[in-house]
Amino acid sequence: MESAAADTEETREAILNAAQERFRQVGYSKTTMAEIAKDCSMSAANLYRYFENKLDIGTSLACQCLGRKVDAMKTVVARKDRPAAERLAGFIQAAFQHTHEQITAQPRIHEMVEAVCLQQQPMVHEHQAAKQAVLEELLRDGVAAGEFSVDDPGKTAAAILAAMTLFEVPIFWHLYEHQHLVELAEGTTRLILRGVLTR
Amino acid sequence: MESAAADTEETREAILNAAQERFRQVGYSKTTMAEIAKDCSMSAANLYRYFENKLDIGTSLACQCLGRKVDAMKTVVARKDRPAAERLAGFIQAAFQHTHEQITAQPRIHEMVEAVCLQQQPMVHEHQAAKQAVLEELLRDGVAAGEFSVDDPGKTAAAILAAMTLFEVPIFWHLYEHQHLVELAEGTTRLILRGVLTR
DNA sequence: ATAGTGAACACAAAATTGACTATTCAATAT
DNA sequence: ATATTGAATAGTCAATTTTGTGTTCACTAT
Repeated sequence: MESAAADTEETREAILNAAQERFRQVGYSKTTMAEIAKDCSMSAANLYRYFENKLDIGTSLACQCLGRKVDAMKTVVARKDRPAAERLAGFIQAAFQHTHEQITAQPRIHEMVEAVCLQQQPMVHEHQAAKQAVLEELLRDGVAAGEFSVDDPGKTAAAILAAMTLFEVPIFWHLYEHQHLVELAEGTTRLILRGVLTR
Repeated sequence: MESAAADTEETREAILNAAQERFRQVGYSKTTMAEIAKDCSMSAANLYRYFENKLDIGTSLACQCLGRKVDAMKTVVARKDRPAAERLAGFIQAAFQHTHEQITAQPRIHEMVEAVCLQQQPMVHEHQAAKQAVLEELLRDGVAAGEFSVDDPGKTAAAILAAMTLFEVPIFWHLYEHQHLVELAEGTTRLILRGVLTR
């Protein structure tokens, strides 16, 4: 019957919520399946009726997290009343800011996403492809509007994402001061814009 | 007297050569000071008359290594008979290729450089600054020749180096296929060139 | 049939131990 | 004086055991 399926979905949600709360507070690796189960008033064994394993729970949460990042970027790109150049700058800015907020406001969650990414390369590639698709659409918009001149939007989108690496990989956030990163991001944005704008 | 100082320098060289050979064959961490000393027919204790510690030996070698990389880039930039655009493309290509050869031909040495870099941030920043200076000079050349139009060569050089991160940090060399990286590098080079060329 | 459990198992993390190695220093040789 | 050493020290690394945790499964309840 329907309600059973709905219950299943509710239970999954409950598990994800409990897990997220634990992960936020003490981190992914130090949270046990028994703890998550207890928060849901069930046994650890029963979790495996809803998720394949612990990594599967982490992956679900990490996907949500990365999804929100792409959504933030999509929102910027979707403002079709704005010039494409402004939206491209916003796209880069959104990526930069999301990473920054993630690292400062939710370090444990960020750590979890990192851990999951290491073990779920396909998910990383999917996320990268999702960003690339959003960016590609923006580039085509810009070309259609005569703002941009770009031969191959796909390759160009990939190149732009590659150039943004420094601002998305956390190693460098601890290596450089934040102000320095902000300036680097501005400079990179200018460079990229000049690279795609019609001359 | 003079010869003493010369001997000191020679001894230092001998130690560095012995260390480099060991590091190349078995890696930095698995090479002992005793082994290096034995290769130089001296005791381990005596090494400390020529180097502060093991890391100091590694740092000297890593500096040489990074220096050669900058030299390769300088060589490309120095061909003043060539157009600046060509030299800029060559600059990026040289960085990419040097990293690739380092990883494939001298993995142990590369591993050593990595290890030293983690513990010698100042050295990393110096190396980064050296590359930036070379690039900055090239940009000024290009501006003087009317090929490039760049407001702030310093910031632009920093931005270009930031955009090249993906090709200089080894994490990604194992994450993506080599062919994919080559294509990304080409795309990024095009983007950067379009970003600095006079329009 | 579906949701759930406790106990067993296998694997991985943590703690312990022991061996090894970097580094120092007083003593020696040149 | 300067270069060198052997022996002592302190700290790191690797192998070991122990503990804890993820996962499975036969079984129970609804």
